[in-house]
Amino acid sequence: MGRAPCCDKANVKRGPWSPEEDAKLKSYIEEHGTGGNWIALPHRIGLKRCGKSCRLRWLNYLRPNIKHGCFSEEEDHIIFTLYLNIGSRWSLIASHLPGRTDNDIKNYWNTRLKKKLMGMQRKDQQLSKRGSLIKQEMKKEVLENLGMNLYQSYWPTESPLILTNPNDHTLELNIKTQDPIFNQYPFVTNSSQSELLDQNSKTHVTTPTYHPQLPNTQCFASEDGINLFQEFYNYPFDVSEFNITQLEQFDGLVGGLDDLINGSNCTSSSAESTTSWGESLAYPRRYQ
DNA sequence: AACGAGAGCAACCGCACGAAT
DNA sequence: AATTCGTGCGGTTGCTCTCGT
Repeated sequence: MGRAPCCDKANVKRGPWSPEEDAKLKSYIEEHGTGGNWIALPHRIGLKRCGKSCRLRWLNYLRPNIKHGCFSEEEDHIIFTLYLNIGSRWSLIASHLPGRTDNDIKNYWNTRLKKKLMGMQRKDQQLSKRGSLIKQEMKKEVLENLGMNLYQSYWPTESPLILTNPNDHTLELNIKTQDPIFNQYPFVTNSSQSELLDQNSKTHVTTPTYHPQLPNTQCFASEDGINLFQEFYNYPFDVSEFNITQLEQFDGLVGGLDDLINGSNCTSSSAESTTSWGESLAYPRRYQ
C-alpha cells in the first residue's frame, strides 16, 4: 500500500500567499504555536493550504528575525567555505547564518555565488600557471601514492582521506578536488569543520595540538582515539593562494603521506556527490 | 512601446528519515 | 518486523521583474 498524500491536493490552495493568509497563519502560531502537527494546522486555522506549505511559509517568511537579501561579504565567505566542505547541505549552512533560511541561501547560491565561484576559478586558472603546475604535480604525487591514475575521474571520491600507519598514527586529510574541467588539484580547506564534525558525529573533539608537519594547524583527536581532524588555520582557502613557504610545507605533508602509506592500511570512507553544475564533491565522513 | 531573454525568488514536489503503532 | 505518517530537506519549477534591443 502506498503512502497516503499529506493533503487533498484538489482542495488546497496553491501559489503565492495572500497577506490575509499570512496574517492568519502568523497570528495563530504566535498565539498557539504549531501544536507539533503541521498537517492539522491549516484545518484548525481555516486555511485551505497544505500543512507542508504552511510550514514552509512560516519557516521561510513569517517567523521572527528572518533576514532577506543583502548578503554580506562575511556571509558569502561562510557560505563558500561551508559549501566547499559539506556540499549543498543548505539547512546546515543556514544554521551558521542567523536569520537566514536554507531556501534563501540555496537561491542565493544558485543565482549568484555559484557564478562568482566559477568566475574565480577561471581567473585562478588564467593567472596562476605556476600554481597550476605545482598543483598538478601535487595531485599526481598523491594519486600515485594511492595507486590511482591522475586522470581517474576525480580524487578518491571519498573524503576525508584516513591514513593510518602501523603505529596507529592516523591522519585525516580534508583534501578535495573538483571537476577537472574547472580545477585539477587537491586543496586543503580551513573551515570550521571541527565544529560541524562535532555536531554531526555527536563525538567530542578534544585537545587541539599542533600538527608537527604543518605549523599553524591544529589536530583534534576524537574521543574514540581513532580519527584525527585537522584544521588549517591561517592557510589560504585555495592552494593556488599558498605562498612558497606554505607550499613547501604542504609538499612535506605529501611526503608524510608517503611515509604513512608505506606499510600502512589506508582507508577512505564512501560517497561522492556531483552537483547539478558538474562539480564533484567529496563529503567528509559521517555526512553521507 | 513592445517584445524576448535572463535573473531572481517563492513555492512546490518527492524522497529520506525517524517516531509511533 | 512491518507499516504508517509527519517532518525536514534538497532539487526543481514557474511566475514576476528587469533589462536590452
